[in-house]
Amino acid sequence: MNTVQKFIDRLCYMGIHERKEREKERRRQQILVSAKRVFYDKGYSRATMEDIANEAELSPGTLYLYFKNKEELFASLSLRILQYMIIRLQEVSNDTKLSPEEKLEALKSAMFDVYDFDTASIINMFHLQSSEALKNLSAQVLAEFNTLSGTAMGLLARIFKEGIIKGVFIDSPPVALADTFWSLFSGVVLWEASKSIMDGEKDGLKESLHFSFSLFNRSVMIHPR
Amino acid sequence: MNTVQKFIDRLCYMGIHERKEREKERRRQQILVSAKRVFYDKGYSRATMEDIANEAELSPGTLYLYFKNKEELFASLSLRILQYMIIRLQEVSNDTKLSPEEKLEALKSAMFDVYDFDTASIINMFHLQSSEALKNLSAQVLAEFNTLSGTAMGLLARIFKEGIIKGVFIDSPPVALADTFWSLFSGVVLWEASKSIMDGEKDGLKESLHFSFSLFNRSVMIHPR
Amino acid sequence: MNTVQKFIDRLCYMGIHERKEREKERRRQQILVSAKRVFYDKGYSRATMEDIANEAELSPGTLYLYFKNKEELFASLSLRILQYMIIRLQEVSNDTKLSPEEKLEALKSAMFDVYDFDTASIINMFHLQSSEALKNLSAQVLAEFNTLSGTAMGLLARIFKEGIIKGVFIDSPPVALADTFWSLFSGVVLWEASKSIMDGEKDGLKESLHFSFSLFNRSVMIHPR
Amino acid sequence: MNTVQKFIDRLCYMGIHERKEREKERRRQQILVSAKRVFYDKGYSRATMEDIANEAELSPGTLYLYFKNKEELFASLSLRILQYMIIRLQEVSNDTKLSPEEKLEALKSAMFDVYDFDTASIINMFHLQSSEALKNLSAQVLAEFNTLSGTAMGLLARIFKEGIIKGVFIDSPPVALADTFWSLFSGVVLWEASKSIMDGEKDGLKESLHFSFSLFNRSVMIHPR
DNA sequence: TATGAATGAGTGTTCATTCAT
DNA sequence: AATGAATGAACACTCATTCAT
Repeated sequence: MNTVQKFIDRLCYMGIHERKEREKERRRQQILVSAKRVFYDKGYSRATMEDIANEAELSPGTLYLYFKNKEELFASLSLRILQYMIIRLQEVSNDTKLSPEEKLEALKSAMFDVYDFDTASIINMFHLQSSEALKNLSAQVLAEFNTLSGTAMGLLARIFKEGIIKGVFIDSPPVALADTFWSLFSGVVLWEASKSIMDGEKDGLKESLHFSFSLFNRSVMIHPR
Repeated sequence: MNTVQKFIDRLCYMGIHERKEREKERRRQQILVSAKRVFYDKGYSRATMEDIANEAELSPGTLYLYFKNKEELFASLSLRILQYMIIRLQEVSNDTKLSPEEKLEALKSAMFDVYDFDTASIINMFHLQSSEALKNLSAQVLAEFNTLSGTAMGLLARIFKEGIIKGVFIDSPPVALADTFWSLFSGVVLWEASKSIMDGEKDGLKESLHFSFSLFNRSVMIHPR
Repeated sequence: MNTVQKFIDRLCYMGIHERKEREKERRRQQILVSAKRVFYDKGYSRATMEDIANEAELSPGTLYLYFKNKEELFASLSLRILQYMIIRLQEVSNDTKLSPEEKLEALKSAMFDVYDFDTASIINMFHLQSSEALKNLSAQVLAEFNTLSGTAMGLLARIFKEGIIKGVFIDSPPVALADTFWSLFSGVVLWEASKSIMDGEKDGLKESLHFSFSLFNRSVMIHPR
Repeated sequence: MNTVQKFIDRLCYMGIHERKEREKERRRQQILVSAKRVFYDKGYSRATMEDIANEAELSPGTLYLYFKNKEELFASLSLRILQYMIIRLQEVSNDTKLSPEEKLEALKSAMFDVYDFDTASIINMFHLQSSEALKNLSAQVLAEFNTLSGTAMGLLARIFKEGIIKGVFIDSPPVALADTFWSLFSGVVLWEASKSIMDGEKDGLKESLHFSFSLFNRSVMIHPR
C-alpha cells in the first residue's frame, strides 16, 4: 500500500470514526431519553433495565455498551441537571451588570430554566438526592454528585454574599441562605409533584415556585418592597 | 349449658378478647418501631421484610398477621407522623390566646415537636411523599394519606388566614403560604439528610430549620422585625 | 404461664427443634445428592441452579436456604470426599499391626473405598482441584480445600515415611512419594472417565486402578516381588 | 475477455490465493497464541471471546472467520499438542538404535519436550480431557480428539510392547502400561498446577515429573537398577 | 397465634454469536 | 476480509408472600 493510499485511508477512517462517534453519542442520548421516561414513571427501583431497553427499542445488553450499570445510567440523568444548573448559576453570578436585586430575579429565572431543561429528571434528581438511592451509589458517582452539588451551592452562596456586602440583603451566613434557597426549591418541586400524584391535578408548580421565590425575596431583602 | 354459664363465658370471652386486642396493638407497635429503624437505615427498597422481622425478633410470617404487606407497613409509619402533626397543629390553631406572631412561633415549635416525635419516620415520610413509593401505594392507603395531608394543610392555612385577617401577615392566599411552609420544612429536612449522607457531617438540621423558619417569618410578616 | 407449663413447653420445643434439625440435615443431603448428579452430568459451569432445584424437586430459592451459593454447593461435595479420605487414611496410618507392605495394600483398599464412597463426586473433586473452577473459589473455601488436601497428603507421606524408615521402601522423599501416589490416583480416575466419555466404554476404572497401584508398589518396594 | 487474459488472471488469482492462504494460516496461529494465553489465565468458562480478541488485537467477529465457535478454538489448542506429541512419540518409537531402557529415557525426554512445546496448552488439554468441556464438544471435534488420543496411546503401547518382547520390561498388557504412563503424566501435571494455584509455589513440576517417571521406570523394568 | 421453610416470579448483568457496513 | 455494535437468551441470586404445622 503506498503512502497516498494510506493517507486517503486515514482521511476516510477519520470520517468514519467521527461519524461513529456522533452516532454513539446519539445512541447514548436516545438511551438517556428513554431512561428518563421510565425512571420518571416508575421510580428507580421499579424501573427495570428491560423496561428502559424496550422504551429505547434496544435490547437489554445494548444498554451496557453505553452505561456501566443501572445506577450509572440513573445518575447520569441527575448529573446532567446539576451540570446545567452550574452553567446557569455561573452566568448569573458572573453578570457584573446586575444589582443584587436583579440577580435574585435572574436566579429565579435560572431555576425556571433548570426546571424546564429536564422536568422529569429534576424530580429524579431530588429523589436520588434525598432518598435511599443515594445510599446505594458507588463511591465514584457519589463523589461526583458531591462535587457538583458543592459547586452549585458555592455559586449560590457567592450570589448571596455579594448582596450582603452591598448592604442589600440581610446580614446572615451566605451558605445558610444558599441552603435555604435550595431546600425551598427542592421542597416545592417535590411537594407539587406529590400533590399532582395524589390529586391528579397538574402543574401548579410554576405558580407555586413563583410564590415561594417571592416570599424568599421578601425575607432576604433588607427593605422588601 | 345453662344461661348463667353462657353469661359467665361471655364475660370471660370479652375479657380475653380485650386483652388480646391490647396485645395485638402492642405487637403492632413493636413491629412499627422495628420497621422504622430498618427503613431509616436501608431505605424502602433495600429493607427486607426479613430484616424487619429480625429487628422485631419475630418471624417474617408474623408481620403479615399485622400488616397486609410491606407497603402498608411502610405507609403506617408515615400516617402516624401525619396524625401526630395534625394533633399539634390543632393545638396551635385552636389556641385563641396567641397572636398571629406568637402562633408562628408556636408553629415552629410544633414542627420541632413533630420532628422530634419520630426523626427517622419523618424522613421516611418525605421519601414516601416525594418518591416512587407513592406511585405504588394501594388506592386505600393513598386515599388515607391524601386525607391526612389535606387536613394538615387545611390547619396550616387556617393559621395563616387568621394572621392575614388580623392584618399581621401579608395578604396572600393562605393555601399558598401553607404549601410554601410545608415545602420549606420538607425541603430542609431532606436536604440536611442528604448532606449528612454525603459529607457524613451530622445534624445541622435543627439549626438550618431555625434559620429557614426565621426567614419564612420575615417574609410573611408585614412588618418584619 | 406457670413453671411446669414452661418446662413442658421447653421439652416439646427441644423435641421439635431436634426433629427440625434432622429434617434440615436431610434436606441438605437431598440437595447434595441432586447436585452431585447434575454436576456430574453437566460439569460445574453448565449445571444451573435451576437444574439442581429441578432434580431435587425444590424451587431455586430453596437451595439458597441451605447453601450460600453455587460454588459452596459444589465445593461441599468435594470437601466431603476429602474428609472421608482423611478418615480412611488415618485408619491406615494408625494401624500399628500392619507392615509397610500391608499398609500399601490397605492404602489401595482405602482408595477404592474413597472411590466407591462417591464415585460421581470424586471426579467432580478432581475437576475442581485441577481446573478453572479452583480459580473462582472464594478465599474461605479455597483455604478449607487447601487444609484438607494438606492433611491428606501429610497422612500419605507418613505412611511412606514409615516404610522407608523400616527399610522396606526405597529411600526417597516421602512427600514426593505422596505426590506421585496422589497424581497417579487422580490421573487414572480422570483418564478413565475421559475414555468412557470418548468411547462410551464403561468402567475399566477399577481394573486400571489395580494395575496402576501394583506398578506403584513395585516401584516403591526395595525388593519388589 | 480472451483466453490468454483468463489464463493470466488465473495465474494471478492462484498467486493471490496462495498468499491469502498463507496469511489466513498466519492469522489463525496468531489467534491460537492469544487464545492459549487467555484460556490459561482464566480457564475455559471465564475466558471470553472478547478477551481473546483483545489479546489478539482483533475484533470479536474476526475470530469467527477462523474458528466456528469458542469450543473449536479451545479444542484446536489441545489438538495441536496431541499432534506434536504424536510426532515426538513416532521419533522415539521408530528409533531402532535404542534399547528399551534407552527408549524409556527418550520417552521421558519426549514428554518434557511436549510439556515445553506449549506449557499453557498442555494444562488446557488435560482440563479439556478430564472435565466438563469434553462433554460439550461437537461430535466432529470429539472424534478428532479421540483419533489423536488413540494414535498417541498406540505409539506408547508399541514402545512398551517392544520392551516386553525383548524381555526387559515386565510382562503386562502394553495398553495398560500406556494408560498408566499417560495417567501418571497428566496426574502429575494437573496436581502440580493445582498446588501452584493453592500455595502460589511455582514450578515444582519438572522435578516432580522426573521423580514420578523414575518411579515408573523402576516399576516397569524387570531388573530395576 | 406464631412460625419459618418454601416458593417462584423477577432482576441486573454477561457473553457467544451475528450481521450490516 | 474485518469490524464492532447489537443481540437476546441465559443465569445466579433475591425477597415478598404463603401455608402447613
